[in-house]
Amino acid sequence: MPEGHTVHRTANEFNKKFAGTRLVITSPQGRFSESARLISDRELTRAKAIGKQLFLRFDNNLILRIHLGIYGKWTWSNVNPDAVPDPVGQVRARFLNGAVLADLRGPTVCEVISAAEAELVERRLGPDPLNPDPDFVELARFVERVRASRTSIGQLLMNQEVIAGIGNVYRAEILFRAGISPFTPGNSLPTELVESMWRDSVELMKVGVKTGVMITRDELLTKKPKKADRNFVYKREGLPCRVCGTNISIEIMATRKLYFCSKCQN
DNA sequence: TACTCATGAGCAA
DNA sequence: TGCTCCTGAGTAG
Repeated sequence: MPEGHTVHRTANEFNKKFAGTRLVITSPQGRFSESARLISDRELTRAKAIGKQLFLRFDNNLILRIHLGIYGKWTWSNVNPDAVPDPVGQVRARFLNGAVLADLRGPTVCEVISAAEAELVERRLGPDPLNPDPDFVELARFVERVRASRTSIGQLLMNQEVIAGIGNVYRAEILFRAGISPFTPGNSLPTELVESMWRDSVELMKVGVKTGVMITRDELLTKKPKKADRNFVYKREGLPCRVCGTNISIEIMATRKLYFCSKCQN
């Protein structure tokens, strides 16, 4: 479930289980074999997430950049080091350290790059609600970018240069919670409203990191809701709005499905 | 078994 | 805007 919260969870897992150790990295599928040799048996110094991108830094100063795209998925398991199970399906990259095994399937990006190249990628990314922001610098960057654009807020929230880590689910839910129509141009939104959207995304994504699922209904935050109950509008087209009862709308915005309540969000 | 869909994004035109 | 890439789950028949 690759929106930003998933990637931060993965970075935490890597730091907890693998950082400071040497990993055996292979590519059972073969497509990553050559690059894997550059970092296999090197010490992983640190894992870092920015938005939907994961950066794994090794002690030879090379960085493995991973982006899951829509399909990418991690599988973690504990194994017997003397009898490591065969990979199931298309495993692009496999990370093994003693008894801990992580398999990566279907990423859009899985490449070894230099520190300078990683820096370039990082510089392109917008502020990430999940990165610490004690001085509100990130918040200010977000507000500035939204308020400088005539593009609809629905599209801006999907732009990783505007805000890094938001995907189609959080986009729909953040706009619903803010009562904002997705079609509103960024530059016509009051500053306070943009600020509160940022703060809301910080809170929602923290829940995502903690629980591993995207729960956006406050009354369910401490529970373990079923998938169908977790959200206000995402994938609920044609069903009554949980607040006003109006049927939830769906439209295609820049090739992606957009869910919203035409009455609550205007 | 075949087809559709998905939480993403780069690129050409 | 449309095409392309990546993989697997769910569903129709």
